[in-house]
This record gives sequence, structure tokens and C-alpha cells, in this order.
Amino acid sequence: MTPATTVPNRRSGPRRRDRPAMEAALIEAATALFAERGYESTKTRMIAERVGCSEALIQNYFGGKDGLLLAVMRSGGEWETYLAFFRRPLCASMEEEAAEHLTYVIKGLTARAPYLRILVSRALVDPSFQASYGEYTLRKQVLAALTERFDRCRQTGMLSDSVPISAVAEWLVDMGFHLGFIHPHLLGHKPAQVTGLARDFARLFGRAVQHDDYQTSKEK
Amino acid sequence: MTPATTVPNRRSGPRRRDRPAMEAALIEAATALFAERGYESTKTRMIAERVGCSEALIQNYFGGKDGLLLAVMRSGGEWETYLAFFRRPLCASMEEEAAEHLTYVIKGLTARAPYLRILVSRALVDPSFQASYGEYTLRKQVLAALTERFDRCRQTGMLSDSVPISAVAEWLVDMGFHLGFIHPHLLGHKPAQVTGLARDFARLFGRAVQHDDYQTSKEK
Amino acid sequence: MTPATTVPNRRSGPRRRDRPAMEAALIEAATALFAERGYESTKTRMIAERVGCSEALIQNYFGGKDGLLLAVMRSGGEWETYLAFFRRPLCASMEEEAAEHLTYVIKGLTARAPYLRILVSRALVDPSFQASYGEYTLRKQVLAALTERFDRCRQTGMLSDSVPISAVAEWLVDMGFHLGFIHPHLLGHKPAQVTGLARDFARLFGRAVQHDDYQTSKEK
Amino acid sequence: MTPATTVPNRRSGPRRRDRPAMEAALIEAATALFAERGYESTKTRMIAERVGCSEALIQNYFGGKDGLLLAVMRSGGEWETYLAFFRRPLCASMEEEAAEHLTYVIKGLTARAPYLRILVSRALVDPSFQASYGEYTLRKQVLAALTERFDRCRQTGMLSDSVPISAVAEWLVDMGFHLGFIHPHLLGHKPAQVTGLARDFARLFGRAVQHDDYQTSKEK
DNA sequence: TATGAATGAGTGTTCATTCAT
DNA sequence: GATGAATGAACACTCATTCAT
Repeated sequence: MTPATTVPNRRSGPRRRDRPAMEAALIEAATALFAERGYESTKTRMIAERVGCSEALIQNYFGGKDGLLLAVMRSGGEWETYLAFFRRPLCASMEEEAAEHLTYVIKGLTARAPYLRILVSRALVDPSFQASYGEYTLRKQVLAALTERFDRCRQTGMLSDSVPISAVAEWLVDMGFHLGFIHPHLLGHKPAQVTGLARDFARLFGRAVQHDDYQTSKEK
Repeated sequence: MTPATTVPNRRSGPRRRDRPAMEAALIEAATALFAERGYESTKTRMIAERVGCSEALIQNYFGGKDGLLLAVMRSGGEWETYLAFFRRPLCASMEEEAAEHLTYVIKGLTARAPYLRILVSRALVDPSFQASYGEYTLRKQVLAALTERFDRCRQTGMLSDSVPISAVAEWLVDMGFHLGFIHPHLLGHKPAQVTGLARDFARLFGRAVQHDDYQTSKEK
Repeated sequence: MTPATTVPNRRSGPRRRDRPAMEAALIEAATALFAERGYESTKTRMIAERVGCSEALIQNYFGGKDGLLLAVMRSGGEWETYLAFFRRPLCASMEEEAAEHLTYVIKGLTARAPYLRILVSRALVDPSFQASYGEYTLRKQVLAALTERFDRCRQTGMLSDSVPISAVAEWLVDMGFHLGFIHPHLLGHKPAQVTGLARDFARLFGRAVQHDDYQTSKEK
Repeated sequence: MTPATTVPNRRSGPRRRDRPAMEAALIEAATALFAERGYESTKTRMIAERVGCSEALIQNYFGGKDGLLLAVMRSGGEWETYLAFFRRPLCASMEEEAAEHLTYVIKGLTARAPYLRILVSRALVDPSFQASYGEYTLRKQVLAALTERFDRCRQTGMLSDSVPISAVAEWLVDMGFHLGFIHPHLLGHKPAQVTGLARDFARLFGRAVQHDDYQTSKEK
């Protein structure tokens, strides 16, 4: 409720000249409000009040409310740091692969939940926005990273030869999104429930894709 | 200035005396528009125009736009017929169980896609609506039905003893929702892609949960 | 709050055929509501609900809300009985003349207060209505009656020769309206206050218009 | 379709930067329209058109139509200047007292007639408004001022000892309101008629309250 | 540059009225 | 005749946007 601390000590009159800070503050406020109340229910006045500036600034900086939404979206990612995780060394088993993936993804999605809620809610409803969603989501990158990992898993003999890698990767990605986003934000499940489920899912995933011999040796 | 020709075989004048049909038409139109454009972007005027009646009717029948949304929601289900499917005989294998489930669910979700888009999009954004979502979704019922099925699967020896039934059920339900809703309506995947993926997922599911011996005998 | 007992035992379906009773009930309800809430704030639905009939009846009987207002106005008076009072024998003094007049007028205005509030409130604001007010008010008739009385008062020597009769009549009429309408309904004064004031005014009136000699003989 | 020429020297475009003047203009226009057509029949659009601004300004400045009505009410008075009159030196006779009072009050009420019409009309019809009327009317103050004057009149021997001062004051106030407001605005009497009547009333008032001896000496 | 004043297109809703039954 | 269903014009009000300063 308190104005973002990024832009402190605001007084009346024409404000100080720190455009980058102001833009960031607006984006932050808009992200929060869009996520809480939805895009359309969020009024520009609310955003401006939250930040402590005039509505007109939204026009000046972002060209309007739509532009602000785009800026919010673009702000979503430090993709690189997020994706770096997928370049870690292989795990000892497919179940561990899944477990680590799910844990990481759940954490990551939770961190960017507000931002995602906006995106998803709007993509479902505004067809022209669906394209943007595809652009800004990391699904493809994660998919590629997993595929590459699983390739290596197969080479190590950890991953069964009889399962199609791309489907396996897709499968794990979907599980991650479901556990990290759908369960908590649509179904309202608590983190503990989700974590428990993630463990079970990882186990099942392991059973499904692990090479039989490898599996045996591992599980013992 | 000339009376709109957009709504033919409907004179400018007023009266038609079929209230139930009119209500249904309004709900149908609202469902379509809410799904296409979102709740807030859909104006009562659009709905009325689409149906060829006056806006006031929305007030008369449903008490306003909010009431119409509720009516749309309530109209969503012939739950019983949908759930009847889960009372069919067991399949010959767990993979088949999954395959049939996914096929059915994908078809079912596709059929009520517009209705679901509204619900999901709004539940993500309007917290007070999330409760309503929980009420009107069939997740719990399907979950219960699957649990009961898998219980019986285990008794037949088809389902491995070492997997927790509730997690398996949850898993399959999630796959269904993901393939039937997230893939086509959020990610924009085509039906063919989804169907292919469903086959792969069913296969993986089978591998994960099928009792080893049973699995062997089956696969041969 | 209970539906007027004039139209008892109403059930649904096309109602019984007692048009005069129904008209009277509508006029009564409209009078009450117009007076309580004003003409514009009173909705036809309220009137119909109060009476227990359909709104359409207002159209059928009176041609609309305006027509109902006119009917309400026309219903205002059993003029003759009201005016009969002014044909009573002369009083013994001018003060008594005033006292009796004021008492009677206060009572009369109180009885038709709702009806008058509508009239006055609307006449003040709708110029085209001011004419109607002139028509339906009894001011002229009362004025004429008083003038005639005061003529006779003068002949008896009770009324001073040095006052203009028409002004005296006008004066008394105004006092009556002020005490009977303005004080209670605009200023919110209680009946007791008004009665006390009426006595004082009558006394002052007497002092102002009574013939000096007569006054002496009377007061003794 | 062509820009209205009704509001000249005012381009279709927007901006004028004189908020106080704009507020005053809106209040003035609202006063006039409320008085002409009544509060409810006056539409915000009319007011805005009259002033040549947008309807939204009424919301911005006054918070809506209700707020504008309150502003109209509050704008009614430069009370002090109005009440100063009652601090003038005493007249030479009670008749003169009345004559001067009536003349002044008639003028004063005429000046604020539109404003008063709104107030009175609405107070008669909206009970919750009657309280506001009581607050903003000057009746009490004038009454107090007259009472104080008449006290002094009595000390000079001008005012008869046998009349109750408060009733006399009330009486004169009522006459003033009746002549200045009811006669012209409800009965539609012309100024000349009112003036004539005022003279007569003053004369009668004098006869009623003047001390007998003083009266004699004065009239001669 | 940043603002507050001002806008106008558009909102859901109201309500006296009309008409088929 | 009397009704409920249906209307459409109008309403106060909202809000992203524009512009003079």
C-alpha cells in the first residue's frame, strides 16, 4: 500500500528527473496491480497514485496503458540467469533430473507469478496477445535445453531408448508449469501440497523414462 | 439510420415471446463474446446486438452483466453425462487407460473451451472468482472417479503396487487439462500436435505405472 | 406499506373488473408517493406495486404518468364542502373571524398536505404547471368568500372603515397558507407551534382591522 | 454534426485554464436550470452545454450532480451583506418599519429567486433536504434581528406593550416571504401587484402593533 | 520535462412506455 | 380489459487520453 520505495520522498510540483527510476517504478506498480486486479480493472489512476506521479507520465513514457502492459511483459525476465540452471551437470538419475527441474521451476514460477498471471489471463482472452505470450515465455528455450540434456542422458544410458526425447522433455515442462502455476494460482493449492506432488511426479517420471537396467542399478 | 440488417428475419420492432429461448440465446452469445474478448471488454451492447434484442433484457433476465456471467457459468455443464464416461469398464492396460482418458478429456475440454477460457482467465485475475471456479470445475469429481478406477486397476494387478494412487490420478488429470486446455488455448497448438503428444504421454504414463509383470505380458 | 385495503385480495392473472375502484386506488397511491418522494423520483413501478396491479394500467387509465399526476390533482378537492365553511354566520369580532379562519384553514391544509406538496413543489419548478396550480387551488374562491364576509363585517361596524377590504382578505388568506402549509411542511414546525402562532396572528389581525369603537365595546 | 455554434468564442477544442471561473459558471448555469426545470429534470448534459464544457467537469469539480446541487446551495448567500440591513437605525413608525422591511425583503428574495425555488421545491419533496434548507435559509437570523429591533421599538414607545414581540417578528418575516416569494413565484403575481400589497400590509401591520398614543401622534 | 486540467467516447443501468397475448 | 414481456432513449458517470502551461 505504501508507495514503492524506489521513488522516495515525492513532493508536489514537477518532479525530479530520473526517468529510468520512474519507469521502473511504474512497471513495478503496474505489474502488481495488473496481477491483483486484472488489466482492465486496473485504472491508470491507480498506477499513478501508487507511484506518486501523474497519469500523464504513463502516456509520455509508454505511449499509454497498452504500452505499459508491454513494458511489464518485457520486464519479466532475466532469462539468461534463469536458463543457466539448465546447463548444470546431469543428475545421477532421471528421477533426480525431474525432481531438481520441478523444484527449480516451481520456485521460478512462484517468483514471477504476478507477471505470469497477467500474461496468461490476457493471452487466454485476447487472441492477438497470444502471440506475445509465445514470444515472452521461456517454454521453447527450456524445451530445447531439456532436449539437449536428455540427449546426453541417453548417451549415459540413463534414459531409456524406447521413449521419444522430445515428448519426454515436453512432458516434464508441462509438469513444471502445472505444478508451479496452475496448482497454486488457479487451483489455489498450498506450497506444501505442490511440493509433495512434485516429489510423486518426479518418481513417476523416473519410472517412466529411466532405462530399465540403469534404473535397477540406481535404485539399489 | 436504417434499421440494422445485421439481424435478419427480425423486424426492428420488439416482441418475441419466448423467454427461455431468449435467455439461452443471450447466454450463448455472452459465452462466445466473453471467451473471445474477455469479460470486461465485452460490452452489454455487443451481446444484445449479437442476439438482436435490447440491452435492457440483460438487466431484466439476469439482473445485469454480472448475473449474466454467473448464468454463463452455470450453463457450463451437463456434468452427469460428462462424468458417466469414467464409469466405463477398465481398459486392458494402463496405457490404454491413459490414452482413452486423454482422448476423452481433450474432446470434452475442446467442446467447452470458450466457457473454460472465461472461467480460467477470470479466476486468475479476480480472487473472489477463484472460489467459483473451484465450484464449477469438475476436477474433484474426475479425480475421485480416477482414484476409484485405479483402485480397481491395482486389484487386477495392472497397476504397480509401488506408486501412490492419488498421485497417479492427479497426474493424469493434470495431463488431461494441460493437453486439452493449455496446449491449444494458451500455447496455440494445433489439434494434431496435441493428439500426437497425447499418445506419447499415454505411453509414458503406462511405463510409469504399469505393474512390471503385467506390463510385460501386455506389451508382448 | 401494506397494499391499500381498497383493493383487497389480489391474486395474479388478469384482475377483476372494477375500474373505478382501481383508478381510485392508483390515485391514492400516487398521491402518497408523489408527496413523499416527489414526482420524478416516484417510479410507475412503485405505484403499481403499491396498488398491486401492472404498470400498464397507468397507461391504460390515465395515458401515462403525466396523466396520473393530473388525475391526482383533480382528485384534490371536494371544493364545495370545503368552501361551505365560509358561508357560516359572522363572528362577534374580527379577531374571532381570523381565529376561526386560521383554525379551519390549518386543519384543511393539513388534510390535503400530500396533495399540496406535489402541487406547490411542481409549480415552483415547472412554469407550465403554475397555471394548473392556479386552477386547482382554492385561493380565489376563498378570497372572494372572505371579501364578501368582510363587506358584511364592515356593514356591522366591526371592520374599520380605513382599511381596504381586498387587502385585508388577501392578508388573512396568506396567513392561513403560511401557517397551514409553509410552517409545517417547509419549516418543519410542529402543530403545537403553529397553533400558538395562529392565536397570536389572529389577535394582531384583530387589532389591525377592528373598528376602534367596536373593538372597545367588544373587548370589554 | 457541425460543432455547435451555440457557445461562441469557444472552439470545439478543450482547454481553458480558469478553474474558479469555470466552477462559478457551472454553478450559475445549474442554478438557472434547476430553477427553471427542477433538479431531476435538469440533465448534466444541459448544464455542460450551457456553460460550454464537458459533462465530466461536473464530476471533477463537484463529484457529481448531487455535489453540484450542494454547491448551488452554498453559493446562495452573501449573508452578511444581506443581514447588515437589519442593523440600520429604527424607523419613525412601525408602519415604516414594516414597509422598509418588506421592500428590502422582496428585493432580496427576487434577487435570489432561482436559488430559492430550487431549495424550496426540493425541501418540500426530499425530507432529507429539508434539514439542509433549514441550515441555509436566513429565517432564523432575520427573526433574531427583528426581535432585537422590536425590543428597541418598544423601548421608544413605538411598539405597543400588549403584543408579543416574537409573534410580531414572526408575522413580519412571514409576510416578507409570502410577498417576496410565494406571490411572485407560486401565484405568479406581477411585481406591481406585490408592491401594492406590501404597502397595504405594512399599513395594517402598523395599525396592529403601533402603540396607540404614538400612533396618533405619528399619523398626524 | 512533467503536470493538472479537461475531454469525449463509451459504460452499465434505468424507466415510462408499447405491444402481443 | 389487463397483463407481462420487451423496448429504446436517455441517464449519470468513468477513464484513458490530450494539451496548455
